[in-house]
Amino acid sequence: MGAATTISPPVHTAAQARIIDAAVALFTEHGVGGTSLQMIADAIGVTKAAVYHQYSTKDEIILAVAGVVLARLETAVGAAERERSRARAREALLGHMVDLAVERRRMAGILQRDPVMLRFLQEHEPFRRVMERVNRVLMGGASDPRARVQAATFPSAIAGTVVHPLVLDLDDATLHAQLTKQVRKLLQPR
Amino acid sequence: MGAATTISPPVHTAAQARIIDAAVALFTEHGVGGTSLQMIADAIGVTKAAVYHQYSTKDEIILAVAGVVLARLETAVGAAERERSRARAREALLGHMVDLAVERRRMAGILQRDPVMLRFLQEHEPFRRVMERVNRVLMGGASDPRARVQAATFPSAIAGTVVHPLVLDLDDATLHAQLTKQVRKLLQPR
DNA sequence: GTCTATAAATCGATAGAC
DNA sequence: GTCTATCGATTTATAGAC
Repeated sequence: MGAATTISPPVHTAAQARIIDAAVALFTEHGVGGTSLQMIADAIGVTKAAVYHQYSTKDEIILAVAGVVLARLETAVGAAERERSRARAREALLGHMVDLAVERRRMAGILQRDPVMLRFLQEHEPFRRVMERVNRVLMGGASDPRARVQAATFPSAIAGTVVHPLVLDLDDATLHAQLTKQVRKLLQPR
Repeated sequence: MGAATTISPPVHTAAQARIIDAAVALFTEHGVGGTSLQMIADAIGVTKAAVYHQYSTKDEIILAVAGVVLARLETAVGAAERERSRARAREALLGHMVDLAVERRRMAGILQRDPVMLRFLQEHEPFRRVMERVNRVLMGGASDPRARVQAATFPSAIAGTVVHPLVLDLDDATLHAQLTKQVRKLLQPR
């Protein structure tokens, strides 16, 4: 009943999973716009035609990469919306976002920072709807400049930090603990 | 005496300024890796060859775009380093970074988030040195995980926020005031 | 699922006229 | 400073064999 996943379900064959893994690594290094299907094929060790057999356009690959994280984000925002108060909802969502970003650092960096990916997601309705729900929860019921800037700061800080050179050699547990502390500071009334 | 600018000075002809402006807009929309010289030429209304007459490679255009902001960032970090204490130095630098990011939102977004630009700057020694100085000031004399994550959070939050869809229609003064408040929260000991 | 081969367009970059 | 014209390499994408 209800709450069906509107984001492409992360169900992949072995060949598709290899393509997605290679794409994430290349997107991180060269950006989505600077990554060709030839580069992906070379990274896996197959030809372009083999890649096209799995995903018939480059957009489908971008979609598949985004779907991995965004399906989980949709679940997280759904759970947050069911919390008893707006304050609890925001805290719960931020906790899930930190979990997700630390666990999949490179993907989080791509989804929140790559210009091509951002543009792609903005034009894709299911993704846009999820982001609107995320923003609504993060704004905590308000929509004034203060709430907007605050809501914008959370994902920016989270996604930017997990891929920052200064935290590259930190293990997940340490990064998670310290990042959580920083995000909590942003939650304070002043 | 000393403190000569090591970053390309922002001295441009009118033709060069047009190219840089068009490049910034296109880099924001399609990413550095997804922007071709043809696109830049079309945006200005000239041919590719005319663009090549100003900048003989695409890398020089990227460098010119980066130089505009980074020359000012170098000045800012130099001034911060002359403050009386590490705490004051950090506050001063963050103030300048917020100024710069709000004033040139799109450029800040590109410099801190575009994968190709980040990679390009990392391989460019003068820029890398400036970023090392910035990181040193932001870490405030420490180098433990707590200081690293904190230092990584500042630029991530600033650059990500100024280009976030939620703050697009906020005027500079409002954004500056609210962003300053958020950044101050991150500075708190807990 | 993977291959070879190819098409049509675009890429960064250069030469030379005006 | 801008143009036309062009180079060779690379791009997305398809056809068809195995």
